[in-house]
Amino acid sequence: MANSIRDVASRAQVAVGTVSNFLNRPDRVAEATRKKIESAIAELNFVPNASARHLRSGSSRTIGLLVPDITNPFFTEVARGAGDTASENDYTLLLCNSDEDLKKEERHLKVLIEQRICGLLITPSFEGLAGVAELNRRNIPTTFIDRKSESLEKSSVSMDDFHGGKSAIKYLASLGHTSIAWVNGPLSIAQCSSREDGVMDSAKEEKIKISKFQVSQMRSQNGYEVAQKILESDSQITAIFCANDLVALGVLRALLEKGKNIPKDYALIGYDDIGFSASASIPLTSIAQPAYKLGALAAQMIINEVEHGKNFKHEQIVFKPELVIRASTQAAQSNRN
Amino acid sequence: MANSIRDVASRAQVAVGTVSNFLNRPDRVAEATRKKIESAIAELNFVPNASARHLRSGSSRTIGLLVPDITNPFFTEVARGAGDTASENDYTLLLCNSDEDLKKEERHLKVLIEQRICGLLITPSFEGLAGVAELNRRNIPTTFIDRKSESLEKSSVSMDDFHGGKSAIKYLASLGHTSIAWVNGPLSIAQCSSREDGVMDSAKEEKIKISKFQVSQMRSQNGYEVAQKILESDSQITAIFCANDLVALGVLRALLEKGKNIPKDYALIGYDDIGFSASASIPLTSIAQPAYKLGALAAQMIINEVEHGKNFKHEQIVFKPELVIRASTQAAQSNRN
DNA sequence: CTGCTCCGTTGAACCGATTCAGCCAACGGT
DNA sequence: ACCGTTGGCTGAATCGGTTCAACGGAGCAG
Repeated sequence: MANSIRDVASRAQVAVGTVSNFLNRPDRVAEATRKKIESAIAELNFVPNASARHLRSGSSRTIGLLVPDITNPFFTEVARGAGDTASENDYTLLLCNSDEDLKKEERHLKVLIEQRICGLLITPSFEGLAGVAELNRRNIPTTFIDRKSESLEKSSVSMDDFHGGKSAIKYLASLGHTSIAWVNGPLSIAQCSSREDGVMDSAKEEKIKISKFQVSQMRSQNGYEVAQKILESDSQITAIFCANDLVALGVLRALLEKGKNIPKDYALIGYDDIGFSASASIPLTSIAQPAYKLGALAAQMIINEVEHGKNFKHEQIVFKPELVIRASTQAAQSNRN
Repeated sequence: MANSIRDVASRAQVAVGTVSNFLNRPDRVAEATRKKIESAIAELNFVPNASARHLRSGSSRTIGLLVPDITNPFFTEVARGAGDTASENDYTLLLCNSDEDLKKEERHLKVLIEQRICGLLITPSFEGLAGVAELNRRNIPTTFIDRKSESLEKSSVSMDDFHGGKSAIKYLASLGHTSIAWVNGPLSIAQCSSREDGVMDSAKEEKIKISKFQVSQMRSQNGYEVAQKILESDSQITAIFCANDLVALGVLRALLEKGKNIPKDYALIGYDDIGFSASASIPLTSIAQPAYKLGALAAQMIINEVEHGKNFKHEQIVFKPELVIRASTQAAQSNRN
């Protein structure tokens, strides 16, 4: 049932080393031999054992991907990208979800080390993870996703959040909006604080008044709740920019319930451009992040690093997010009360 | 750097077999020895090599999960459930996404066999997959998810789609709706055809008139497009039931654009109860599927099967979906034109 | 005919765990 | 004092691949 390379060798009347060559460097084995081995493999239904292969060769051809929230569409896209690229290069992707839980994150890192992954892709939820330090000590190449690496020792693939925040405000300004609500998540999240920097920078340039609002979690429900506060505040506000689409969708729902018209009464912009934004009741203008590309590129980079070893040059790649304009934004109404 | 059990053994002044016992059956090693080994492991930063372990022991403690669409919230929940259960039992979950692509599916199955997974969880996108037959031949326990196994040789964890379809119509009937649009996906998908059977069965019992509509793919855009046809058809229709939430959200958007009031003009029900349904502009009544539980239970079952071997009794578990009532449904308006 | 490459092939050693028969000491019963 | 049992430990064999030094034969030059 479980056939080994030795069974194949004896059936094909060749040495085990030859079968191994057939598997890994087919060009080195003669045509006739190749055929014999091929049919032996087919007859025995032989599939090589990855564990044995990894054990001896030292390299596992497995890369780990550790994400903080697999239910977030952004990360499933990242995972798809990374998985496809891994597959194409004959690597196996081990996808782990930490649910933003420190314990789970550390446990997954331990498992990944046991599996002797040859590279790690990670969007860390916590600073200075012990597990990451461990990976470091073991010289396992690590690439950060959606989080810029400060050290030049590591690659990273991230987004220019400053630019994203800035371009949303710039766009609203170009539509004539001069007083804008900015709904942000916790500033402890690097992305949130960078986006805010971009927002404020642009506001200064364009002479826009920004009213800041905060949600504790970036979920739809929190957006729904914050909308009330926006309505009660400065009546000059004609546009709302939210730090992610989920929050924006919550705001949208609340405003529609109050009988407000989007985009007439309020222009609304989200961030991430998750699939649902396009098919919301009012399709949402959003800042799109190329999640699939992010994952695919990160995987490609780690594979390069694994295969080229020492003389690999680490890169910090930063994608520019893109404004996607849909129905939730239009020019400011001058004739509002 | 890469320490082996032998390094640990020599540093702790014990035999390799003892270290192995420490790792796997700590109760069999004496207190004093245990301490010596513990500190040796800590000093050397030793982490066992999973490949070597699997190779010798024969069992990989890895279970594969193959899903057709990782971007579908239903499957990410399944994956979360399965992943958590696997972790808790010290198994590793290898999550693969086939994107409903036959080639990818077969390739992933090949990789899973190479990894010598001890069990497979799968929602097959295709009938009679060659890869699954292969798994079969190799006696690798397989559990179907969201798809009932016809054979008693396999376990499965699925949903009672007939009941789901039936209960939605029953509920609408109880609200006084007598003419209902039923928007289904391709009947070639087992779930769709079972739901339709449930719908028709209930319609007969309750003397409801069902108008059937079809979408080629169960995505939001398709729902958006089909809405127009519904409006143009039988004007007696007061309720719409869609075969999944994405389609329902598309219908919702289209109807709102046409100035219709939901639930006044049309009651609307979806299926799956994905997270976004609760936070849609009009929160959607839906048929909820306990995806997380499905995944968790499936993982538990396969682990039981792996650990209890031959004398394991296969089960076909069928969950009852649950109606979740939200704002998109209300009693039929008798005073409609 | 000899010497030299080159190509294809051989098979033993090895990767790092687990397994298991066998060993030793201590203890208890008679 | 003797034997049996038991708990704890030992270390060689093993899992199924890869690696690599060595080998044989074909082809070619001198």
